[in-house]
Formats: sequence, C-alpha cells, structure tokens
Amino acid sequence: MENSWSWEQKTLVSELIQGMELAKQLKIHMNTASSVETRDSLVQRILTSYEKSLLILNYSGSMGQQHQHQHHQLQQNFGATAGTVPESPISMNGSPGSDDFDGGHSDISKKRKTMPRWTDQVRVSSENGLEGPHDDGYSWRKYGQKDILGAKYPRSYYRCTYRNTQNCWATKQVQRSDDDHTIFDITYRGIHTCSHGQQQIPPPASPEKQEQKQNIDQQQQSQAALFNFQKVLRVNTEDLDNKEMAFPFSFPPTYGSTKTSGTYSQSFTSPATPESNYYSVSPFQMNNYAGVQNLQHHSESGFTELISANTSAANSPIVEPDFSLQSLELDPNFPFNTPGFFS
DNA sequence: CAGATTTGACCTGT
DNA sequence: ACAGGTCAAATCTG
Repeated sequence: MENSWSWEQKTLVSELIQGMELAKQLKIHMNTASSVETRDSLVQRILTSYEKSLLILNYSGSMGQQHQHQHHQLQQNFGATAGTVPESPISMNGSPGSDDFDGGHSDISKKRKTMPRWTDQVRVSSENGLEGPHDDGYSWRKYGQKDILGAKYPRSYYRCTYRNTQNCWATKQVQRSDDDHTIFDITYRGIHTCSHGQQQIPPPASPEKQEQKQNIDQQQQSQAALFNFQKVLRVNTEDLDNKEMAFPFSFPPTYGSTKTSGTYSQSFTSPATPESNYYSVSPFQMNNYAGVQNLQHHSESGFTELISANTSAANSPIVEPDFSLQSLELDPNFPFNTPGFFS
C-alpha cells in the first residue's frame, strides 16, 4: 500500500510536472511564430495532463463518496465500492491481477462491472480532409459488432490490443448517432494497464522531458492504468454517406464485405500530432477547446438533446472540473495536503 | 505467417 | 426471453 501510494504520488507529481513543462513549451511557442497545430497540440497535451492529474485526485475523492452527475448516462464506476475504505485504485474486488485473469468468468465479469466507464461524444468534422489513422493513443482491436435495438447503426466493440500480452482490460465501444451523422459516442470501459497508451508526441523543440516512463513493474502498471485517459478521436467524414458504416474511419476499405469497420489503431509511434480533424472531447476540453465549444454553441437545443439522450460526453464524470472542486469542498476528509491522502 | 477483422454463435444480465 | 456484450473460427492484409 505504501508502495502503491507513493507510486501514485509520483505519478501525480510527474504528471503535473509534465503539464508544467508543456505549458512552458507552449509559452515559448507563443512567442515564436509557430503553427497553430503545434500550439493546439501542446494545449491538448496540457489538458490531458490536467485530466490525468485530476483523475488521480478525483478517484481518491470518489472512493469515499459517490457523486451524482448530471445524467444517469454517466456511469462512473470508479467508486463502485464506495462506502468502503479506499484502498488501491484499481484493485477493486480483491485481487488485482493474480487469480482473476484466467480463472472464472464470474471474476472477470465482476471486474468488468467495476471498471470505470465514461462516454465521449465525438463529432466529425466534414470540412477537413483526413489522412492517417489517428486514434486516441491506444491500440485497439475490434472484437465484435452488434446491431443495437432502435439504433440505426451497429455498435462496434474494441478491446486493447495488449489484453493478452499485458493483461490490459480496457475496452471501448463506438456507436454512431442515429440522427446526426457527425456524432459518435465512444464509451470507454476500464483503464489501460498496458504500457502503450498515450502517444508521446515528440515536442518539436525541446524533447528533454521525454523519459516520463520510469520503470514500473507490472503491478504498478496495473494501477497506473488509472490515468490513461485520452479521449482523442478523429473521424473521417468523407465516407459518412455510406449508410452502412457505423462510423467513418475506414482507411483501408476493410476486407470482406460487411458493414462497419472502425479502425484506428496502433500508431503512437508516429509523431502523433493531433491536428486537423480530430476532436478531443473531454470535460476540460469542453470548457477550453474552441472547437468543441463551437460545437455546443452550434445548436443548443439539438445538442442538449443529444447529450442527454445519447450519452453524456459533455459531462464526463471522472474529471469534471467543478466536480473536483466540489468534492474538495464537500469532503473535508480529502486530505489534499496530507502526505498520503490515499490511505 | 502473424496479427487484425468479420461475423454468427454463445454468454450474461435485466 | 431478449438485448447487449464477447468469443472464436474463418478470413483477410501486409
């Protein structure tokens, strides 16, 4: 426990440090005449850094109290064991990575149940052309597709590519909105315990802060997973017309003959410069990102409807800023300044 | 040939 | 029983 905590602490600190570094870089870039994309990218990463940091805090905060979020859509399962003593983040039902992984299904389903879950809404931009497959920084492998009752488009199921090799149980499902072709709901479940998340965008100028990844062993990793939050998605609109497609990303015209093919995998190696057409949707970005904001302002009624009807991307449970503040206010027990507020 | 998708069957929760 | 989620054999791609 001490180990895990100190690791968390480390992670938090390093995350914040990284955010600061990024902010510094951004500052530099503001003076120089750098591209908008570069800045966006930095902003993006800074936000992500914030997200992760807050997630850590939030998580610990939510352990003792279950927060209600605006809509029931948001199933924040981090605090599934709420009411009980906070332990270590990921080890929800006893044994984290030892026996539950190959053994009974019940354990697994239990595990899955308690996995954190949140949904993002991603809007496709039809203006920008799209190129390479860009993803949310993780490598996903499609394992299923289902027609959903009442939904126009099938839902696709993805799991982390490294599920077997690294015992990473993160999954996500993508569902195209019924009416608005440009909107996709992406529901993430579980958190990556693999070491492959979060593409490292080599900063154009100062790559000094690159070795963020310390040598963490697997156990720690499984906890590390906690914060791999990245909800970046880019989508191609060009093929949107094709009604068969559950969603547009289909760079290789998938073989076979069938409908959907969502494909966005592995490419964190490439300079993941999030530019043109991806929209990153997260509570923070909702507040800060012009693109997304426009989105919301675009058609208020329509969107509200969408948001409450579809899934709450707008108010992601996990890292909602107000939420954290609230949690701090409401929870005097949240030992922010205590050496170990996790235990 | 290894790894990713497709897709119908199977499983599980409501 | 049904809808949604997952498995896994067959198939495809690089």
